[in-house]
Order: sequence, then C-alpha cells, then structure tokens
Amino acid sequence: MTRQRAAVLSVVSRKGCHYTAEEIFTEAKLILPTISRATVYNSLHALERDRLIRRITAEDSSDRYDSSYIPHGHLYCTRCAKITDFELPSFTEHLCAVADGEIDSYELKVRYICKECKKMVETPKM
Amino acid sequence: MTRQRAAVLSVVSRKGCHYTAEEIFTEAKLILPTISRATVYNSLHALERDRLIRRITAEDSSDRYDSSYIPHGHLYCTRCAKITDFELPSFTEHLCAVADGEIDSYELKVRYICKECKKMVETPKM
DNA sequence: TCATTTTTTAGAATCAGTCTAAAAATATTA
DNA sequence: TAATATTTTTAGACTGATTCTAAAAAATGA
Repeated sequence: MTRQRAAVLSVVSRKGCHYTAEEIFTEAKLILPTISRATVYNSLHALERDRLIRRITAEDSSDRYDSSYIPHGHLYCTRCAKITDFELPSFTEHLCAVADGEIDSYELKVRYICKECKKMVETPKM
Repeated sequence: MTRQRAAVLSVVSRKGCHYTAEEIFTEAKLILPTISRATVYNSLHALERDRLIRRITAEDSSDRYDSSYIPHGHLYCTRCAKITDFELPSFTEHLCAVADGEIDSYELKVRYICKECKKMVETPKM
C-alpha cells in the first residue's frame, strides 16, 4: 500500500460517492499533486483485485467505483443519473444453487426514476 | 423499424447470445452488406430506447446486448468470460418499496467461476 | 409530385482506458 | 551501508469503443 494507493482509496471511500476514474484523479491530485492518471488506474485495479473497492458501471460512458465490495444494490436514476446504494436481502445460497459454480460477488442494478425527478416530471395542471 | 434496425434486432435476438456492438456489426453485414457501424450503434440505441433489447456491461471493455428487456440475472464467469442468463425470483414489489420511486427495470449481475472453469482449476494431486 | 423529416453512410473526432519506457521508490541481500 | 533487484510511479503516446458530422438516401405526408 503506497501513498498513492492510500490517496486513491481515501477518495473512493468517501461516503455515498460513486466517482469516475477522472473524478478520483482530480481529487487525488489535491492530496498528492504529482500523482498521474496511470497511477490512479493502476491503484484502482490493485484495490479492486484486493477486494477493497468495487467497480460499477452506470449507463453512461465511464466506470465508477464503490467503497464497498460487499454485495449490495444500486439504484440508477435514469433522469438525474444519481446513484444510490441499498442493502440487499441475502440470497447467496439461492445464487449458488442457480449458478452451479463458485460465487465471487454480486450486484443488483436497478434503473428507476427517483422521487425528486418524478415530482419534477409530474404536471398536475395538464 | 427500418431494414437496418430489423437486421440488428434479428442478430441480437439470437438465443443465448450476448454480442458486442462490433460482433453485431459483423453479423449484420452478412444480412445487409452496406450497413455501417454508425447505423448499428444508432439502431442499438433506438432498440434499447424502445425496450426491445437491453444493454449489459461485462467486466471487459465493450458493452454487450441482450435480446430481452425483462428483468433477469446474468452470471459472468471471471475466468472464461462466458455470460449466462438466469431467471430472477420476482422482487419488484420489494424494490419499489426500497427505491421510493418508479422502477424501470433491473438486472442482477453475478461474478462467479463456472463449473467447467472450476473443474479445470482443481488440482486433486496437490 | 414536392417538401419535410428521418435515417443511413463513411469517415473524422473524441474520450476512457491501456501501454511503454525511463525514473523513483522500495525491498533484498551481502 | 552499499549494491542489486523488484515494484511502483510518471508522462505521454497509443488504442479501441463509441460518438459526431455532414452529405446522400429513404421514408413520410400534404
């Protein structure tokens, strides 16, 4: 665990955040001004390999990172792009039976329209 | 629904396949030799917008497409990269409560090592 | 038909992510 | 500690998936 990796981990670990690699790079530079983009990518891969963070994919272009590798769900608002974590009922056993193999981890992706966006879309006068 | 979109849809609809855009382009050219890459991307976006196909993201670089928009699970083997569909127990109601918003669709991504790969990895003599 | 709109095409452009090779840091061994 | 080996970092070039652009073609509709 180098200083660079620690910096990257500290950024990703911020509560409730799901940053892109570019955002992590920007934030990490505030901690270690000389850190390079390649090191951010290297660190993200190493941290993911070591199960300290998890890569997730939103519907847009770039990958994002989550501070927890523990299986959980993500709500993706299709209007404002906000990502929210939520706890999953544990169905590891059920999945093991379905998968007929060794489960590493899982994630439930839910596309939805969040409460705020739904409110905005509602047009009571029409 | 143009000829091009129909061709793209027919390729994506092949049973059990989870093609990349490039693979879809290759296959679509066998049906309509003059079809262009941009049209394949346009068509994929239009078909996804109209809920006829679903975009999924494996762990590797490029997006893939699934012939069904109906919520279901995907098993991603981390060794051989094979993707397998599986049915999900319906928890739409539970999700609606959790999400506090309007659910569009959902997908359960499971990272695992499939039976065949696990067999290969096992080294009984050690 | 004529005008309007949508779609397609080919190729250029973009952008996220990877690769490279040299420099720096770290670990190892004598 | 000095010498050596290994790992990591850095900057920038490179790659490859996807998007953009502008002109041509096709579809729509008055």
